[in-house]
Amino acid sequence: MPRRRITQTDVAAMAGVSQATVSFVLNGNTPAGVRIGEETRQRVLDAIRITGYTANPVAQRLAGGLTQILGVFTYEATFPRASRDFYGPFLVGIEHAAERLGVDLLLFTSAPAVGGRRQLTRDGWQRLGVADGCLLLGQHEDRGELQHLLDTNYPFVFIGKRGSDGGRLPYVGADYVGATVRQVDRLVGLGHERIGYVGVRGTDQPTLDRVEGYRKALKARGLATVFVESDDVAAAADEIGARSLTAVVVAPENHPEELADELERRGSRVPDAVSVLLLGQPHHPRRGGRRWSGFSVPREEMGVRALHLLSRLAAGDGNGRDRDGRRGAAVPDAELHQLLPCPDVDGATAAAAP
Amino acid sequence: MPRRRITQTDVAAMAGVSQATVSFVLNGNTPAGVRIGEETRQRVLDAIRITGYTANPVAQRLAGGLTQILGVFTYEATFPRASRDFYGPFLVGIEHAAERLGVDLLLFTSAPAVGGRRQLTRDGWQRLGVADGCLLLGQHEDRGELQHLLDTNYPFVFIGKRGSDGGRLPYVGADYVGATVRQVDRLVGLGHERIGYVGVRGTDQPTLDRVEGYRKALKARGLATVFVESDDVAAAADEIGARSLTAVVVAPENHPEELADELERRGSRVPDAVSVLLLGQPHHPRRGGRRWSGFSVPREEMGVRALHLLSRLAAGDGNGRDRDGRRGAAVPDAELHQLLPCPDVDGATAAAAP
DNA sequence: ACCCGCTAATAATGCGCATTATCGAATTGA
DNA sequence: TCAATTCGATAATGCGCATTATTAGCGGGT
Repeated sequence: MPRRRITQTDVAAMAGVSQATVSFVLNGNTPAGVRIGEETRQRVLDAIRITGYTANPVAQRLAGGLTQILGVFTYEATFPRASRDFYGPFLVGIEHAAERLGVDLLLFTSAPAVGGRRQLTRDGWQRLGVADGCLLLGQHEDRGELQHLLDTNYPFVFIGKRGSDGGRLPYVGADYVGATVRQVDRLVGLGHERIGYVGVRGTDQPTLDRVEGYRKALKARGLATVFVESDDVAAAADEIGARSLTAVVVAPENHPEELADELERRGSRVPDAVSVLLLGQPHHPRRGGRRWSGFSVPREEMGVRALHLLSRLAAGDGNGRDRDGRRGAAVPDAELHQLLPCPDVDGATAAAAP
Repeated sequence: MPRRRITQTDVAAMAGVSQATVSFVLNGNTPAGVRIGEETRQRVLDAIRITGYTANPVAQRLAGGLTQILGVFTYEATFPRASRDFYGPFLVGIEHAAERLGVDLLLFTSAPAVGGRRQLTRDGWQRLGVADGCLLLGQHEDRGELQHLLDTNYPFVFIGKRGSDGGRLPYVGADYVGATVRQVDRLVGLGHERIGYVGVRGTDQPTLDRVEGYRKALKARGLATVFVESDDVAAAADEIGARSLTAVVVAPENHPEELADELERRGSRVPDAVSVLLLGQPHHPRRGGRRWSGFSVPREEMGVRALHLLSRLAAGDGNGRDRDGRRGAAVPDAELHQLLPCPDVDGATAAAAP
């Protein structure tokens, strides 16, 4: 038999004051012209102590505006092993930021997964309303959804750069272009002149950016681009030899570990004969695997920044006042799109040209 | 300009009906004597579609409904590497169950972590109210908190057996006692007679249960118990030799991998000279590490069961009706405490007595 | 004409709290 | 002495929804 919760009214009765008085005492506030005598204040505090009263958060939110909940939507199940390796670092950052912001995280697990991919269906949308705003992780190209997001003016932030509708979608991404340029420059600095790009050409943003960076850097140096596009590692290794490349850059999803193995099997030591720079972290770090040179994507930091941005966007929402009664100020456009630098990693797979 | 949320009243205005009507249409209910004509119903549904209305869950909750949100509280940060290995499997199960139940998960990241441990402070409690119920992971012995949980009659379920206040706290745990008994029996079946228990004596429930199982099994067989309690692995290995044990059981937190290494360094091959059974999964599975014999804790399954249990408890809460307008039936006491069996694992660390 | 029964909907209320407007009494100023 | 000010607190309202009580309209039966 559900015992009724103690309410402010109960406390008020016990202290012989009105509910409003209790509310004032609790919040410490005495907005404009309201004053509570010290003696009364103590009576109320005593009553609170005795009854063990705790405020009903739901009512608080309803009266106040924001829920102090931020949503996280992932397009795949979040926790299974494979996803965990990928989402993990982002979530670390997100969780950390959430803690500092004093915000709870809502995972939209109710969205039905169709063929392993979550759908943001109409029903899914409904649920978003709980949170003051929502973070979106993963690739998704459903135009309808994006449009709906913009239309409803619901605060959200993508993790990962958005190219197509760029101007309108707030995101926190990584600067793949710049980082890739730097990798090529490193190689040139080491004396390399025949530098290839290994990997299947995808249309996902990171790949586009890596290719762009590669192109840009080589052009600036007046060198020729060489794309090794075979999705078969052995064939790729062959091609590298045939084209007498002395260095390649390769994205993590293109099996760099196996590629290096194949190269060495053909007598091309890494990095002595061929330098290999990795454009991002290894996807499945092997114990005893190579120490890759290249750059790393600051996933954790991205999580942090994304949640902070979202928090600011959300603060301007609802009837929302923040904790201190201030409305959130508008977020400057410049902050709506953040590209974080990817730090270089010095490993053991880059060396001077032979 | 803060986007005001669309409310039922807005929808009602657009459809030319009353707020109440919208509510009825939404819930499908037509409680006792209220009827909505088909044509009106359509108008309302259209208005909902056009406005993109989504119910404010906070208001729903305040009015007595359920939010279809279940909370997850972990006593440590959830995602950092170390925790992830531990919490991961539970979360996989929880997420899976959430998806099937059509429920969202709320992570209480707002609870301030003090010294790496989350506190469920007064402020933390407030937040719980948003969720229909809450799952609790990790050890916590704060009596005050537990009492508060019970007092407020808030639905919750522990993951991991609760011994002390057992009768009153709903939990889903693993049958460490039974599983440990089986391990000893396996060893006895292999001809072992001097079987030790390696590990520091903690007061945490799993340890208590493992010790109990160990005691019980040896007693039933009429064999003597030998506790190797040194928290130094080398010392433990020495002691195993000195006591001429032919087999030991060891909990994962007691560095089994290092222990085995130490044993072999002393010339005692595992399992030829000494069998070692692991009472649970390795905490930090090493690549190329041993294939342990012993048992495994069904963490994923525990997550699933816990969320299902919680869901049922929560359904009986508030003024709560579930989606179909039925009240949750009372949950039988027998289901309030679930102990799942831990399947045996056949690895390469157990052999016949020398 | 009148009451009955039925349909289709609305008005009104409360959930627990924050907040605004309001009020009575005590004190001050001239 | 009477208006003005300050102090101390309360009444009232709204947040968005679920739910209960109530009303309005209308055809049929006697």
